[in-house]
Amino acid sequence: MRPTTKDLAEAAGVSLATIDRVLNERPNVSSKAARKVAEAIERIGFVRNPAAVALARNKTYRFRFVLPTSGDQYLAELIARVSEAKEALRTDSTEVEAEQIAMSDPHQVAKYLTGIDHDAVDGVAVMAPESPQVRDALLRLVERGVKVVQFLSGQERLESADYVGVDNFAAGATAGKIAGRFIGDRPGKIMVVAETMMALDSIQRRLGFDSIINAQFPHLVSLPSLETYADERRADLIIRRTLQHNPDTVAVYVLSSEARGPLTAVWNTQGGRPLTVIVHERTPFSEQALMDERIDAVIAQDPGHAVRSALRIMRARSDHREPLASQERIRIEVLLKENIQFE
Amino acid sequence: MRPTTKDLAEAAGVSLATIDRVLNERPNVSSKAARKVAEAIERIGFVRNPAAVALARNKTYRFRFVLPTSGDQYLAELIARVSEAKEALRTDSTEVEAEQIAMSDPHQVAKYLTGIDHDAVDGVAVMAPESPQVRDALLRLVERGVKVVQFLSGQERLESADYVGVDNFAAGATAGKIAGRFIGDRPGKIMVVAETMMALDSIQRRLGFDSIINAQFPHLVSLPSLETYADERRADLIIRRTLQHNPDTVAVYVLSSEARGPLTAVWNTQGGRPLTVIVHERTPFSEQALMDERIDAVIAQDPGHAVRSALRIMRARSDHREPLASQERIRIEVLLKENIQFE
DNA sequence: TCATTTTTGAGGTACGCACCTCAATTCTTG
DNA sequence: CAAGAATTGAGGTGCGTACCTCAAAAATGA
Repeated sequence: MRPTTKDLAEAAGVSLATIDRVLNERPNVSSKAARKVAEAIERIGFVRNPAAVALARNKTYRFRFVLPTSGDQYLAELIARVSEAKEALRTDSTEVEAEQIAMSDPHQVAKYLTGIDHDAVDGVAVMAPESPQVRDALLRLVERGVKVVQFLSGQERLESADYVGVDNFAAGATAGKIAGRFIGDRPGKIMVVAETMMALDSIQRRLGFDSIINAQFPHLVSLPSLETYADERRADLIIRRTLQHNPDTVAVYVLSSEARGPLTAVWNTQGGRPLTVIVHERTPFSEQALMDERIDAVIAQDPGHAVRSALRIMRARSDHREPLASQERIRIEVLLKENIQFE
Repeated sequence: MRPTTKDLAEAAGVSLATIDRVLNERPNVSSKAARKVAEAIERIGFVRNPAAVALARNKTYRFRFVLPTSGDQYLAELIARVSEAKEALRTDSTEVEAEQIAMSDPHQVAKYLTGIDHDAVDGVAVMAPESPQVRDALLRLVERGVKVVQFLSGQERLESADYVGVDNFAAGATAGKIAGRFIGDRPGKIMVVAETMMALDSIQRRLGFDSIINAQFPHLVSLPSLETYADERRADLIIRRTLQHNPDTVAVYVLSSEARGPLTAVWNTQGGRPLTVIVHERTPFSEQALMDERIDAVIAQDPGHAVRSALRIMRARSDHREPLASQERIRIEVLLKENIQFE
């Protein structure tokens, strides 16, 4: 039979009260007693029964996702996954909510984050563009005991918070490798399109992409990043112009998670000329285009996995446990028509 | 506050005893009472507290992985992952064990499986080559109430069991697409190597691979499968001969999870001639070769994910719950030097 | 209608731990 | 050595559910 606290008390030669004090880090425990207990735990292999703990504590965990208001498809997918998790976790006394806030003004974001208080929320997963204000606000959150996860976002890594998401340099490099190898020996130019190059994510992907193209595919030239600023008209204009100025364009790489606008512009301009197309993130649009063979590959990070991972991490941190690293690493997926799986 | 069984009893206008009978499917409940309870559950949104259930039942789950004795690296990795999960689940009153048995004789395997009894084990994840005997034994296990998972294995799908693993036809197709696009326009032959083509997995991968090569890359020809029978000498011989007879070989595709033998033979024979190499499964060997750029791509299924998924499924089935499908789908991963991640 | 069967309710115990109180004991420190 | 502080132990309650027993009530059948 699995040892209980009672067995542990006996083994350590102390009372249940002392066991309780040690296990729950309450004050007034002599180092001698602490040592005896620690030793006994090792010796008899005591492990707390999490079900009993959960029941006795009768605590409900409260986690919040803070996401941009932007309406792109990837975000919609993300929100759907949060809802899914919310349902699945109702069972486990865990409340999950997603809050969408405008990310344009860092001060506003920081203010929102600062307004979150320790006993309203146990953990927060934040997806917000890099800014010193937000960074500070996150640090203050951590100090107040809220478990913070930097979620698929462009902050520089905080020491005191966990990160969930891929290495964007590697993701860009992967895109570069796929692009280079798919294009083959034909020399030419690669058009690179982003919503904005202000975002850290975009910069890192671009750097990763270029590092591979330059080193391994010298016959290819990647053009300067085109920034659409999420403006359809602007996107259409600059893309059209770029394609006309560069008739030897052989590939398009869309850095941002929203590829629909840029690619529509490309396809409108570009007649039947074959073009290798690489985008980021699986969305209904990129899925469809992959199936139609208008996109050659999608570099993706699974949003469902990301959401669950963030939740597991916040949960583990709340319980003062270490998350299982190997499970929480988000993979850089390469999706082709052949390995994309539905349902 | 979250409603308890007591609240539920009140809401349904019945006693706790009746609630207990309904929730735990005990006999002697009138359909009227059952309806009242079901309605009340809906109305007040009652959800059983799993922690309390676990505590009261005080049940320990016992799951077993049945794996081949074969010593290839992928299997070793798999076993390491099982051990990891075993440790992680000790906490949750869940015992996990891995048993390795010889798979050469289907009768022996079937006998072993038949010997497993319902109250020694709650669930079994079986990785065994296709055979009618094994199939029957699995069916009988299911009938006896053991939750069975077909694990990364070549059985035809059983209706009454879950499957964890990738669609091998799609995996082969993915390999085909990567091979075709990586090779480029250069015409030539593709050498296909397998341990044995008796295994269903291999057959399906081969079919998937050929379907893509034939349809999309008509300038490429995939040669008949070479079977090594896990014999180094034999592998060396047939591979050497094939390469000599086909100097226009441009790529090698290794179907099996053990690529070391075949590729060593290839590299010994093949001087500096550039060859596109695609293999299955991430192992220390394929990892290293990918980093050294001697392998171009690895088509993989994450063993850690597979193990955890099998465990979650067995757990869910034991609790009469439906597993969360989106979480349990094993992805066909495409690993390149750029997106392989360590640690 | 009466005997039998089925259904229901009341109440208790157990699961392993958290958290609380109060008194007893041991350690400090001057 | 005394007074105060720190540490320890004993004991109890509650978390929400499972599982058990026994008696009472209701439904069923002849």
